[in-house]
Parts: sequence; C-alpha cells; structure tokens
Amino acid sequence: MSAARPADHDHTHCIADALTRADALCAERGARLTALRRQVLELVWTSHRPRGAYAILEDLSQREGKSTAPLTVYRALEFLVEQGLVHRIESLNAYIGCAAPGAVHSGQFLVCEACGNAVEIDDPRIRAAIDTTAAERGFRVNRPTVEVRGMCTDCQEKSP
Amino acid sequence: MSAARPADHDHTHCIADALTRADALCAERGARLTALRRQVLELVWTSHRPRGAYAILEDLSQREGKSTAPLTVYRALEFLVEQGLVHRIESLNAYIGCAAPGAVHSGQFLVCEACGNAVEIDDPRIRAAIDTTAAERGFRVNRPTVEVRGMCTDCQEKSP
DNA sequence: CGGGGCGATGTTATAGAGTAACAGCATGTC
DNA sequence: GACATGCTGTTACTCTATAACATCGCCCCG
Ligand SMILES: [Zn+2]
Ligand SMILES: [Zn+2]
Ligand SMILES: [Zn+2]
Ligand SMILES: [Zn+2]
Repeated sequence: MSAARPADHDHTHCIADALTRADALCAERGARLTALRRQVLELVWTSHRPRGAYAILEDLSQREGKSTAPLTVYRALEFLVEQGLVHRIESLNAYIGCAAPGAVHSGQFLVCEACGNAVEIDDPRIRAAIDTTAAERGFRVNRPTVEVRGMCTDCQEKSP
Repeated sequence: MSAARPADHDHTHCIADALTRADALCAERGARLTALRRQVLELVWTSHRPRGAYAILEDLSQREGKSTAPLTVYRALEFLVEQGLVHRIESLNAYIGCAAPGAVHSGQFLVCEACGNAVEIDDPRIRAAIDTTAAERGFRVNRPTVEVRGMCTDCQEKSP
C-alpha cells in the first residue's frame, strides 16, 4: 500500500478489500453494516478521488432504480465516518474511503488539484509537530485535519 | 495564560489594527480596498470566531439598511482572501481575519469546539514536516491546510 | 406467540453555502 | 469626451446539509 498508487492498478481489488475489511471491522465491533451502508461505502470507493454526497446519491438512485433522498446518503456517510471507514475531505466537501480503517487515524491527505486524487498519509512527524505546538499553547487536540493541496507525481510528469 | 489573546482583551484594538494594516498593505500593493471590502473586512473581524459568509451578509444588510446579495459578500471575501487579509476555515465554511497579513502564511489554525474561537499559528515544524513527507512522495505542495479541532485553554478551565 | 423498544430507513420540506450570467456604474487614462 | 477596466447590483440557480416526522424491521422480554 504505497503512496505511489499506479494509475493503472486493478481498482476492483481496492473495492473488494475495502468491503472485506469493513465487514470484518463492523462484525468485530457489533456495528451494523447494513446493505444500504455497504452500498454507499462501495460507491465512495468508486475511485480514489473524493466524491460528493450528491454524486453518490445519483449513483445510488440509478442503481436502485428509484430516486433516493439526500438524507439517506448522509446518514450512511455519517455511520461510515464514525466507524472510520470513510473520511471527509473538508476542503472539498467530499468523501473518500479509508485504506487503513481500524488503525489510528490522524487525518492527513495529499490532494492533487490536477487529477483530483487524494492519498491518505499518516505521517507521525506531522502529528508530532501538531501535538507539540498544541501542547505549548495549552490547546487540547481532538481532531487534527491536514489537507495538502498540490500536484501528485503523475500529474507533474504530464504537465511540466 | 492564554495563547495570545486574553478573553477580556480590548477587541476594538484588534479591529482598528486590522483595518490599519489592511489600508497600508493594499496601498503598498496598489490593491483597491474599497469601502465595501473594508466594511466586509471589519465584519469578519467582529470576533475571533470564524464567521460564515451569510452572517456577514446579514450584518452588512442591516448596516446598510438595504438587503444585499450573497455575491456581494463573496466577491469581497474573495478579494480579501487573495490579499491574505482573511483566511477561510475549510472545515467550518467560515472566514476569519488574519492577524499577520503580509507575512508568509502556512494556514494553520487551532479551532476550539467549545467557544468557537480560532487562533492562527504558523509553526515552522508543522510546515517542515508537511514539506518533508510531501517531498518523499514526490508531491508538490501548493496550499497546505491545517485545522486542528480541540479545546482552548480557557474552555478547558471552565469545563474540567 | 405477542407486544414493546430501538435503531434504520423513508418522506417532505427547509436551511446554508456558493456560483453563473448579465447589466450598470465608477474609476482612471488618453 | 471616449474608452477601457474593474467594481458593484440584480436575478436566478446549483450544490451541500439538516430538521421533523412517519414507518419499518429486528431483537428482547414477557
Ligand atoms: Zn484503487
Ligand atoms: Zn494528480
Ligand atoms: Zn480581539
Ligand atoms: Zn474555547
């Protein structure tokens, strides 16, 4: 699971893995990964680009053949975020699947402004620096958010 | 002792200083800090809590005695953000005045979930950690966003 | 088996955040 | 004055998210 995710990788594996991990985690925790929630999770994993709730909604409606209400998706997303299966990218109002649920999350992302891909990283140095500076100021950290906008390796090569 | 801003400070000074600095900076740059933009800047500085565009809009409408369109505020905010006079807090969809415009900005905030105050920091260690990890992955950083949710010193004392 | 509780889902309506397109106005410059 | 440029106003619209309330399904307990 490198940060270097080849552009031509077999993404069906990513999806299958994500669903398998989600099943295991929820079973272990006694959380109910219902059919609806599982389907929303799958739709979040459509790609490695953060997806808006309404994009997911549209897919879901189409797949179900009937129109679905926004709330349906938002509630599912809320559950998935609580379980750490999905992260919300604040600066994009969008959601992305977590590649390593169950592990500790610091919530750090490299977001490419060219291709839209977002890679989750968990760099202890960033987390340490945040904790240090917060401690120095007496600030109690609850949820650190790090979203780095920029350009990924692939896109740099394509547009030098 | 609080980070930099006692809860009982004279906030009129904060506002006056911010406007003075803005005047100077814009004059120096040849940017036009029009009456409208200046007023929006003042309204952003209403407090040290990030404010939503529509809250500012409401204040502006009331102050002007006539209803104003959202776009008016958004355009002013866009200008102010470009000039580095105001920052947008992504995780809150809200705007806050910059205490040190003109200087280099890394965009780091400690946001208290209890009182809503947001303190801008510019910790070189955080920035360095981000640059390092990005470099290791071949990611070119454009705009790093760090928004740490948690609880400020004052609020910790009040609710143990 | 028959409720009763509780969490998940459905429905409808509304709030909040942001933008597009176009017109008018105010500068300053030549 | 004529023009160019940039700021502001107006209208309408999209996207994001939540509130309030009804309903359904499932498990537990009697
Ligand atoms: Zn993949
Ligand atoms: Zn890219
Ligand atoms: Zn102040
Ligand atoms: Zn506080």
